[in-house]
Amino acid sequence: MKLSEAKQQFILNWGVLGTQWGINRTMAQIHALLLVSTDPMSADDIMKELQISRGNTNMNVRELMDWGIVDKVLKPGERKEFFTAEKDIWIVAMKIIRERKRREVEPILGLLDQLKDIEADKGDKDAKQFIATINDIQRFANQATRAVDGMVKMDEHWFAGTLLKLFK
Amino acid sequence: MKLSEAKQQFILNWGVLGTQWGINRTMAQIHALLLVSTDPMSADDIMKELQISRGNTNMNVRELMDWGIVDKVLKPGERKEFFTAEKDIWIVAMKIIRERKRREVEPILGLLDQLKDIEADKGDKDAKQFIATINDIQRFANQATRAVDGMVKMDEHWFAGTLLKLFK
DNA sequence: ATTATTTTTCAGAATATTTTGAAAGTTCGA
DNA sequence: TCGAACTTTCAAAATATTCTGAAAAATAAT
Repeated sequence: MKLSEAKQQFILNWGVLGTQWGINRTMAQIHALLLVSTDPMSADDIMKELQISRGNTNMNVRELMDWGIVDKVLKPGERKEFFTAEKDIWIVAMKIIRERKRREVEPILGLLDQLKDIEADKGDKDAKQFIATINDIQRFANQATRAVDGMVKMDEHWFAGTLLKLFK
Repeated sequence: MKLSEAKQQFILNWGVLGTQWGINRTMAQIHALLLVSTDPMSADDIMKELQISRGNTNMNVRELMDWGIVDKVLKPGERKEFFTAEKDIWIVAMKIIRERKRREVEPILGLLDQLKDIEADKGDKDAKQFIATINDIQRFANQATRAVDGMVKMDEHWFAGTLLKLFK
């Protein structure tokens, strides 16, 4: 297989994976494209490569920057803006996980607290079960958070390993 | 807040959360409904509660059964089928994670292996970087898998704790 | 200040996903 | 074997999401 073909495949499949996890196809594809590109790319480069419109490119690049996994880069003497992706997959993953937690999980956890405040007799079996379920979800969320924090620590190991490679 | 209102809120918000993670709204809502219901529910019960069609109900209940987080229950003397959700959130979470891995992540990991097989000179910088990126993703996937397996072990702790509560 | 270049916005178009509902299929008791 | 009760299927409709492209806004060079 040729390199260009392999990159193409990677980008396409990364897009599908993104879709399945609630991330829009183009955003995932742009991310994949920048991940496998050695040099920063301009909006025009991205448009051409992925065959998408300027508006679409702009929106999704900005969204990727909001997630902190793509950065704007300026080249001396060039008017255009260029973009580059964070290449360390660990950092990418951690940023995505944390951002999703912040945006999507935390709001619902706040709500759950409110939902436990129910008008019901002490003996009400239904109410008890409901509260127990909510409690379990909250406990689970806490455990998962701790697990992720644990992974962030593993991050340092990884990073150390990556650094080592540079000196080989 | 009243119990019925709290359940309603829970179901609605669980549906939104599902959507954001690539799970369809109705599926998440049915799951939430069964999670907070003490007794098994029939298709008619679900239709009425969530105001959805029979076909929609049927499809999504079956999908939930495929995921292994909803079970069919038969009541003696009743023709209808009833459904009930796995109530232990840990088990639910583990089943979802494993299923998503199996369905969505593993296929792409298989592909990645193929993509590393590139025709290129040994010195080709672009090809090297591409392969390095793929390797990093694979390494990350392995680490994540191990982390999840670690969480499954925590599962036993949790389960022990839940059992304990029963004897209090 | 004017003009050329680039970025951003957003209404409407295109596409993708979900839902409905009625018909076909299944199951089971009489 | 028949028919009532229930479940499944799936084409078409409804809905939701994403994408386009041209106009407006911003930016920088002359």
